[in-house]
Amino acid sequence: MTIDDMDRKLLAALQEDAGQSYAALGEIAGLSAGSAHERVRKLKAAGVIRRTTIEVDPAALGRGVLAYVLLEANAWMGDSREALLDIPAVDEAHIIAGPASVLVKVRTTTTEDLQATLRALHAVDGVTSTQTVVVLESFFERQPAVV
Amino acid sequence: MTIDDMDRKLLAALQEDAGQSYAALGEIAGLSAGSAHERVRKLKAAGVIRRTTIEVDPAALGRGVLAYVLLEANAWMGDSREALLDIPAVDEAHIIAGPASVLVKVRTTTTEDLQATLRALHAVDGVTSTQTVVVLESFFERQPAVV
DNA sequence: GATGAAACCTAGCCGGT
DNA sequence: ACCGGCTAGGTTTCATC
Repeated sequence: MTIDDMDRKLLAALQEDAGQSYAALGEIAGLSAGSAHERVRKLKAAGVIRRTTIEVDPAALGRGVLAYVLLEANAWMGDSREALLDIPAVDEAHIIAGPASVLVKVRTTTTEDLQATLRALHAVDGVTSTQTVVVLESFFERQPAVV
Repeated sequence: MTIDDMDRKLLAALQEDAGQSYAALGEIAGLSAGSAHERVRKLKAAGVIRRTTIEVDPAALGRGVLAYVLLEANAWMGDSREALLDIPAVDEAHIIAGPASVLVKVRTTTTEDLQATLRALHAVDGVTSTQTVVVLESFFERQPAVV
């Protein structure tokens, strides 16, 4: 799909507030409400917009401890996707180039919970060791910029 | 704020689809539409719900290269927040305990752009060295689970 | 704090340009 | 591909319990 400047304006506006009316969106992009509606529909159909969702404060849910864990594995971890999905504390999992095999982002309530999560990660098939980086303070976490 | 089980159901439903009606939300949580509306309003006012937004496919925006960068610094980087915010490729920045000082999440169009971003990170005040971990494949990226 | 109804507003579809 | 009007449905408010 070709994304032009109007689409980018619409995407940026929706990232800030997905609840605003198509009339307001049209004004931002220099379009009528109907046209804005049509473009957003196409962006959704093309998969550029995956879904509309809410941004929740993790600390309010009791998920104030953030850590990244490097998993070293002795086998290809391609089949470990589901095992990692089943650990609720794991928000992200990536196969990486470099010293370890998989990088995992973890949020827990307490450091004790973090310990329990590390045990769960150790139990995943193929994992031989973990290296944990605890976040002391987050400067910011934002969505991919619509350049 | 006290978050009970109904609130959690509402939050989980809104994470999946923030566009659904309050009537549907009420049905999920076992509430009337008006009550569902009232609870969501309070969750927003309390900051549990930060905002409603869209989830955009990074690759569709030409941000298909994902990497994590560890920044070693020779000084306290507390004042570097704005400098990192100004680099559009940087999606997250965290002060960490461990080998380096700051962990940064970066999305770029190409590996050449990644190089340019690394140069920009080197130029940030206090940064003495960088260590880059390139993501080969993302298993998943999801939002903090509402447990 | 929850409910149900009533007024207002918006989304979503239409044909026309 | 954009625009304007129409209609059903949803949001939002209010009185009530």
